Amino acid sequence: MTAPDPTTQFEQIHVGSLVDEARRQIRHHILTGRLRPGERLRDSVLAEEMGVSRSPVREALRLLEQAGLVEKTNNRSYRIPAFAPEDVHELAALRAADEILAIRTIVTKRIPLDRLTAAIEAITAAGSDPTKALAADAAFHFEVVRLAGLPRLAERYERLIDQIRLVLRANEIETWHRTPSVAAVHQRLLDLLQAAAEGGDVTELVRAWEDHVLRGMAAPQVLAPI
Amino acid sequence: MTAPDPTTQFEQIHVGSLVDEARRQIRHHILTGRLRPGERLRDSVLAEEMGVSRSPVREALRLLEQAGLVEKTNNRSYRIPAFAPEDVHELAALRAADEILAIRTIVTKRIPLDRLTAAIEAITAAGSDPTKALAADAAFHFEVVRLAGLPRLAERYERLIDQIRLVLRANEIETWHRTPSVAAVHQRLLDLLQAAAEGGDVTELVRAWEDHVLRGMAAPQVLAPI
DNA sequence: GGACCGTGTTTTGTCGACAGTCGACGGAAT
DNA sequence: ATTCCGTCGACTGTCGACAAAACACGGTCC
Repeated sequence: MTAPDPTTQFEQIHVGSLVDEARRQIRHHILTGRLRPGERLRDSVLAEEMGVSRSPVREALRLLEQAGLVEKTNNRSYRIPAFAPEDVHELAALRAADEILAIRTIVTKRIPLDRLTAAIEAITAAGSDPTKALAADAAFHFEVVRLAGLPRLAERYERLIDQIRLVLRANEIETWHRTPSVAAVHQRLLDLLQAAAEGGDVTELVRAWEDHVLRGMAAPQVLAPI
Repeated sequence: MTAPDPTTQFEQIHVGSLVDEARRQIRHHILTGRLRPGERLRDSVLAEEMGVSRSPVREALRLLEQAGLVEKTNNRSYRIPAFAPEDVHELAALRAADEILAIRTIVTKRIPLDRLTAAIEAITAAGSDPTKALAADAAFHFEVVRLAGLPRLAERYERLIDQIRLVLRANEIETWHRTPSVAAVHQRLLDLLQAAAEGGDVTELVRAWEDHVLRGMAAPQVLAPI
């Protein structure tokens, strides 16, 4: 979290291929909304804009296709996908399944929960700033998944979160607005998790957690896709 | 399923890129064991062997990396990954999570189960041929996942199965050998699923299903990785 | 004798160019 | 006037070549 002082310590030299860099940039523009659903992505345009050849851009697009952030229309060009309401429900269900696997693993393996209290403090510190609060909220959930120590789970969860961010942005859904106190809600989840880890009721924990995830993504005002 | 008569009706011309074809071939060789864990994959060699340029092979390898069938070692060449025992457990847990989400969705949406009875008949027809029985077994589980009607779930489940096939083959694990009757076991799962769909106990179904998946992949003789 | 540096070779990353394919526009025939 | 066909432009898929990075080996210095 804390960056090392460049004057006394050398920074890690960023060694990344142009493919990684292109993917990072395209992903960023998709998730921040500069590229909107339905929009076409021409590799020649992207390549010229980034000042590189088409090859790395093509490979980056293929990776993003696997990640679900772009889709290929009838063997032709790439597009930002448009989402239907049932897609939102599916993504919510997948997210809930992954997080529940994470918490069950945490309970079974008796993994210490210190990092989660820190994550909740970050939520509290975010206050009422919606952007910060959303980031801290997501960080808490991601920390739970990472804590389980299952690398493949963390990987696919990350991809899932990307898709969810895209679908929420595409439909201009502002979740977490209706929740009274984000910190309190997550503190309760953490309490349940801790109780379960100490021999408490796992079933209750799972039900509360699933309810939290599904409710948080149950958006009444989901817009119809383009 | 039934192919159209070529004499009266034209077939669909197979339109596939060289990337798809290369990925298909490499994946096939990995899953059938011609390429073994730890082995290096040089794109120039593969390209020459398939008679194409390096570009499509490179993109195919990148896709397979995302799928978890190959891995890249310190910015250098690709290799078939070697698996540790905990990897097997993780893959089993992920598979169980996905299948449980599928059956819960099936129960909730009241999806008809006709295709599953057909899948069980296929298992019965396979008899004692281990290869056929394993294929029919996998087909049953995959049919369950597809039946849930969640395309992203089916997609990631397919990737998961690929990894599991690789890890089982790498460790030369022959599961399903110890089970007395594959057909009977799955018939019981289907009965529980049907009972749950008609208002029965979902908890019992979930527990039995998870037990089946985890037990089927609990291999006592998991070999240490290379 | 051991560790370090320099060189050579192999392999990968990137580029520019060519060819094939798809969609759109315009013209001709009924 | 409408429909069909032919042509054109644009984009994508693939290729061969070049440049750069990484490993392996041998030599040298301490």
